[in-house]
Amino acid sequence: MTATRRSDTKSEILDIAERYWLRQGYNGFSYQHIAQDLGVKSAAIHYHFPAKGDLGVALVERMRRRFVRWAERTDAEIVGFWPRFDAFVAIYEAYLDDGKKLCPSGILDAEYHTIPEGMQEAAHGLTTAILRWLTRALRAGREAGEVSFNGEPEGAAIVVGATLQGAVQIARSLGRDAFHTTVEHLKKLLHP
Amino acid sequence: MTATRRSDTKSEILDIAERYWLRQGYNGFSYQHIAQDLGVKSAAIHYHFPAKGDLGVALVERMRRRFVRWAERTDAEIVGFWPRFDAFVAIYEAYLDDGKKLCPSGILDAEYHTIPEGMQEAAHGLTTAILRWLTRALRAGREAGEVSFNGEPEGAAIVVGATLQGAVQIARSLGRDAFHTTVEHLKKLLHP
DNA sequence: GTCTATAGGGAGATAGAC
DNA sequence: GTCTATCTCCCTATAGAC
Repeated sequence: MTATRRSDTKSEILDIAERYWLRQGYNGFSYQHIAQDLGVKSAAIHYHFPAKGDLGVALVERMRRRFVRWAERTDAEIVGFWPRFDAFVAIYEAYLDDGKKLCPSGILDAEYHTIPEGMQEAAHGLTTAILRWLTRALRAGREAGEVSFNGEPEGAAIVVGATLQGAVQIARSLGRDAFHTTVEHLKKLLHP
Repeated sequence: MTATRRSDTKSEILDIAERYWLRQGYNGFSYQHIAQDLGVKSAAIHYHFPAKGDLGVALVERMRRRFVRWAERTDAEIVGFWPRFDAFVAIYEAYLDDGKKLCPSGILDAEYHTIPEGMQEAAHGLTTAILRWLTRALRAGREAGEVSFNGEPEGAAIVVGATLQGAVQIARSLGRDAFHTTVEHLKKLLHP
């Protein structure tokens, strides 16, 4: 019985932890929450992740890898700036609809001064990966005449990233509509 | 000696708590942190704010009152959309430069699911006050031909609010420049 | 890989003296 | 208004049995 599960207990822990993390923040859950959901004792979690910081770093790194894979697949399969933009927005929409989660960057930035150093570094890596993809997408989109903005694509990328990060947060108290309103207006601002 | 301080101990507590709050979040400080900075015992804080939730609500309400006063003063003293916009941005800039604080809305939204109910309601009030002012400023600015956007001013207001909220967060890991880049690009997007 | 047991600390909060 | 003392609970983490 245990054997069936043993091999991927580690990723099960990550799955459960990720749920709590994106909803309540890194400081908003404990090993006991995870252990209870998993049906084991909290001490058992320490076998897989000795310190909570190890779990935190693993969560962020997994997010980064997941995003990089998403970006590769999107670039390969989806053509045109606006379809790609919509696919990107859909990531945030999924967070919002799945229990009012936040995007990982938003959580990480908000708790920045209280998380372990390793997590801060991993957070930087995640943010950078996201902004790099956005920059590439915006640059290609402008060259194709699909999108309009002044200045460097790097700057426009931060605007898009910051706006979506803020929008998914504001939607927590103002509701889903606030998110969609923000996205619609952002799109209008970027249209040529 | 105590008499000199006694009358405004309550606001001293709020001042100290606010510093911790905007830097580390509501769950990132305790009565002991405040008590130590104030030179008293943590039990003494409970006299002024029986439960931590009372302190939390007081922090948010004070922020809202402060913003409303700021808005009245700004509307009376500063003329024109862009000067008002810059004054608004300066609020966030001050957060960033004063120890990489976040804007209160950003903290409140991020910790939304872990803060007391009273704080959630107060958070809603604060966000609403900010968006109402932005909406008024944007509407008047468009009527005067100073700013350009499509659709309702309410929607553009959320975009501006969300972008600044996100920008001040991203600046925690990417640095001050990321904030200013975002603001510059946002301004370009809104220029007629 | 999971268990029990437990250490050690910090949290929020209360009672009652001064 | 501030103190000491104390309670209770939960947290992270470790040691060692199974």
